[in-house]
Amino acid sequence: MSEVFKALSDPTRRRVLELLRSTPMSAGEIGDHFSFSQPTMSAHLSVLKQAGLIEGEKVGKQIIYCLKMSVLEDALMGFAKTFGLGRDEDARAGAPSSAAKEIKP
Amino acid sequence: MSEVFKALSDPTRRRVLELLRSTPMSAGEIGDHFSFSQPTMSAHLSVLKQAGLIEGEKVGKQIIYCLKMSVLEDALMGFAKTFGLGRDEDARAGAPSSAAKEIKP
DNA sequence: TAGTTAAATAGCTATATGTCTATTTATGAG
DNA sequence: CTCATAAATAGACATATAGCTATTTAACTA
Repeated sequence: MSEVFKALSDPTRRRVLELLRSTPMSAGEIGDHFSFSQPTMSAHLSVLKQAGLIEGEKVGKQIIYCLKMSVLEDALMGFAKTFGLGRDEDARAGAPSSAAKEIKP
Repeated sequence: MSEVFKALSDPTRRRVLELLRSTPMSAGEIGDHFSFSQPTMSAHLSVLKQAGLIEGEKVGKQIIYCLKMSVLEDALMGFAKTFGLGRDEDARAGAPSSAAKEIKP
């Protein structure tokens, strides 16, 4: 959980995830979208992989990374649900706080 | 955006947010739930405030902090929507990827 | 005016992070 | 086997983070 949010706290890594949203991509292809050095990008990919947000598969001499959407979803939505966010689902305990939902007078 | 995720990447700060979910609370009351020093807690609150996730109002010699649910919601859900998460709303561009949604053959 | 209390700030330390260059490892091509 | 290429690892450095103790600031109380 902490590792996911930590991974998401860097704009470069968020952009990597967005890239991978459209299609899996090799480390090199990902790197082409940025101006950092190859090892720097490798480190960013490592953080994302450590958080479980991406997965790499070796194909020839490249490593193809793909987004693990389910992990992103579980972390983000799971946390959101704790706060009663994410859908029309009321959080079962605690406070309704901000947005009004007084539909049952 | 980065600041929000960075703030969320620490478990202590996530617990603070959960505490404030039920009711606003003074810095001291918040600190009572943890075993860190007063200045350490003050620093955590400062990070959360910087990210816009909480707001403090001085009342007497205390500062009452409250959760800014809308900021949390905007950051979390806004980012989620980028990935087509968060509701039955299709992300308009990119990949459907993980969970199937092939309702229109 | 002192004294007490709540919280922030200052200053310190150890560890983590983001970046780089240089090197290593692994794979494919000749 | 040698060379070229893709990516990871090693090592260095500057900055950021999380924690602490000690101090300061702000506000109430006697």
